[in-house]
Amino acid sequence: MSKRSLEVVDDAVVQCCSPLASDVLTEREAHDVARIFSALGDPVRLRLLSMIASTDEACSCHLEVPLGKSQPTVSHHTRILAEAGLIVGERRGRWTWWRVVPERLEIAARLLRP
Amino acid sequence: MSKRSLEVVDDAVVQCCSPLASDVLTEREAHDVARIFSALGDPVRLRLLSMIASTDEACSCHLEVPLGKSQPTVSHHTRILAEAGLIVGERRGRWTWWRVVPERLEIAARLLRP
DNA sequence: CCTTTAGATTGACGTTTGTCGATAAGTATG
DNA sequence: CATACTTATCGACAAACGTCAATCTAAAGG
Repeated sequence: MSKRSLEVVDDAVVQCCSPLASDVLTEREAHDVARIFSALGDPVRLRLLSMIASTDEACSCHLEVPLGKSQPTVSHHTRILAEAGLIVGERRGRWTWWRVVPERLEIAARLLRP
Repeated sequence: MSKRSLEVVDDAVVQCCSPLASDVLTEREAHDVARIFSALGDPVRLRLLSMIASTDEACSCHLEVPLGKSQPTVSHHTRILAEAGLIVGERRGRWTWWRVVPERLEIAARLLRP
């Protein structure tokens, strides 16, 4: 991968899509949005995301213990959330601080609710 | 399984949950909602769902060709959507008619958007 | 420099997932 | 009943996934 994994990998679906009932999703739209939903489709990642969302900004060091998962596992999940564009990480000193990307959640929400 | 697969298997999360940022999800909440999101986390199922949502009621026979998937595959995906409670199927004559369950989509949407 | 610390990456593992051909189960019609 | 038809289920297989121990990278502080 040419980009750092902390950055958002997928910028393609910036304003996607109309609500589910409005139009049948194209294969490409479905593929892109599915990456958001499948990132949300794991219990550990959902808790991770809600922890980050609840504190505005969270450092990885605060996530490991309450999740009860190993450090590599937490790193793996933050990576997947980041690649789906749902969170971004900023490195400050030794720590990486994560925050959610509301616009990205909104893409998913808009699909589900008219 | 004791129930017919057409019926909704999981009724546990009827009014779940507060938005992501409000509270950290419990393991149980996360587990339950993750099943909804992971059902949404596949491109074929998203297109399937949008086809059903766009026509109010769709029979399986209408889904196979536009999806470009085999009949067992379509059946597999409708089953997963049904088990997540996102669609319900009613057998009328030879055909099964599927329709979406908006309340179920709303559970997911409410988590993503305040 | 060297040590310490936070986090990413690698490699391995068992499990789950998506897919389809073949087959079974349920329903209408002759 | 026999046949045709629609959908569900089974079995198999490759690919993807979640997990962690071990290792590597990058930054801070002596």
